[in-house]
Amino acid sequence: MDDVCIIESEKIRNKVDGNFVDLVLHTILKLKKQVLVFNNSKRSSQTSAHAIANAIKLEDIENKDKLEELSMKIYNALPHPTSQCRKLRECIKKGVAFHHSGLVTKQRTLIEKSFREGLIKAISSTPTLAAGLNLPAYKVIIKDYKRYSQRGMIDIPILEYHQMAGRAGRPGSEDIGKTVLCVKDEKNVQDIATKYVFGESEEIISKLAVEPTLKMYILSLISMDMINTKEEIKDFFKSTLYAHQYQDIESLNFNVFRIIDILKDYKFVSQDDDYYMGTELGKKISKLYLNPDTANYFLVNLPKFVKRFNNDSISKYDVYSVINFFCNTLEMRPLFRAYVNERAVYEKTLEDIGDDLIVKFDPFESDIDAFLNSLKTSDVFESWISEAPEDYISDKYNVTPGELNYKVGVMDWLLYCLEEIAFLKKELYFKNFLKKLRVRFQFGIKSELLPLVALKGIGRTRARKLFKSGYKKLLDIKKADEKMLARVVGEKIAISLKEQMSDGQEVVEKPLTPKKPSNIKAQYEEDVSEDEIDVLITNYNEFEEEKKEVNMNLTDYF
DNA sequence: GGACGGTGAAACTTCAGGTTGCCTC
DNA sequence: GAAGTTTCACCGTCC
Repeated sequence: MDDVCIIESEKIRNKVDGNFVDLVLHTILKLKKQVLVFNNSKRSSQTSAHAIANAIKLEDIENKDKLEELSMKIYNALPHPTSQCRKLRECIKKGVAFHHSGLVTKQRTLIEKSFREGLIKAISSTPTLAAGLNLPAYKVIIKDYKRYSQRGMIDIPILEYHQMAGRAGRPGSEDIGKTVLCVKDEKNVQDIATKYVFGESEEIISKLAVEPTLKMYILSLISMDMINTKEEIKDFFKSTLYAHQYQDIESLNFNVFRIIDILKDYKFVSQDDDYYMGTELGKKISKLYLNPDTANYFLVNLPKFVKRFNNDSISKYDVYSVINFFCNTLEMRPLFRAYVNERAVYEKTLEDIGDDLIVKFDPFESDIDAFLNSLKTSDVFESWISEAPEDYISDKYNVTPGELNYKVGVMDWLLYCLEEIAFLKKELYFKNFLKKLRVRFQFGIKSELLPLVALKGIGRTRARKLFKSGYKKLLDIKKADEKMLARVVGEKIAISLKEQMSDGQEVVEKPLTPKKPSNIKAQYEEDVSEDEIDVLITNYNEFEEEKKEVNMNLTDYF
């Protein structure tokens, strides 16, 4: 069987002279089939795509017009296209794409759809495409079987090879699929073939061995009353994959009860003789799917926030310190990396405002690299909510729009979690602050645009345009002349804005915008007293003046 | 002789991804 | 470990 592999490799070598680009060209131009190329980094996935695109002659391109149209759609997926968008556009024109986490969802979806339709002939990607996504191709080329890790370069797991190789062949439409695994050193060919092509996959390892995961599951199982007594707990873990794999039930039990003790310290679990149960707080944390350590970190630091935020003068540094606070959670990892040439900047930041941060740098305890990364990540976030365009963030920080979007999503979730915890702890003023900050993250805007983004069809770009033209509040829009508005946002949007502002017209709540007080009341009726709800609504009403002014049933945008 | 530009070797830097919370007619 | 980027020494040319 081993010979098959070698023979195949000989054939390929003769045909394509050992160059993967020739192999791709042969497949898409001669065989008229599609190819997926897997790389081990974002950069090399782009480089490979370029190499393929450059090798394709103009006269060989099919559906030029459609590709041109697609390339512009992909390029304009962002209001401020980045250099990455430009590079992608050039590849797409030749029917080639690169695909990795740096692209925004819209771009990825367009590429995947066009590949399925046969418009795009080759995709060069990181392992993103191997997991989950159903995107088969006639040929799969695995360019790298090694990947960088903190322990140096390591061979990818066999399981992952199978994931990638499994994309070859289109069930239902083609009889065969081919996978080519590139091995640079001739003398390794046999070993690599034996390992990956003919070898057995690794065993699936239980994730319960990872403490944060175990903590989350224990809290959730106890909170949901699935296991409550010592016996039930022991029985449950005895039957897990973890126990099956490690056999050492005693040490497993020891770990489980040690973690339960921590959860008791956190006051997420309470104990009555032999019976364990989730506290209100514990149930909430579990429902939020928040790591108990992070939840505790939130709770421990809550008084610091309250001291700082229960007054009207919130400075830029206060907002920065909150952002940095979130950047020091487990959930936010991996952080954006402070590169060697950026370190001095963040060391200076640390020196200048280190004392103002909620989480202080401890030279004996903290890891300086991680701390500098947290400062860089905070900087990126701060730029985002100061309306820095994606191309600026990409150039300045080397953070791509896709990575930014993903991290903003994590931030949104964490803000929501702390908001809920603040509510439980009756810190309503602080909760309001978080709510407002969340909307700023969702849209990437400064506070002054908050009223405007409550309108349908208005995001960060249009809101800023409106603001610059003097339409700063909803009342300004209500009073505005439609034609004048159209000059700023175009005719269609202007009509929509006027419609939204007409009397009796309810403004439709955008997804993810905070809830109205009536909803909050409904949601928490069981959890809090009438008085507490009254306080919340009073707080809310402070922000309602403008709403009364325009006599509308607006959403709560604060 | 000094400024400038081109060249190539050496040194340095970087390196995948994407779970989970709410809502809504 | 490999690929891309930056730095630096060296050399030739021109004014």
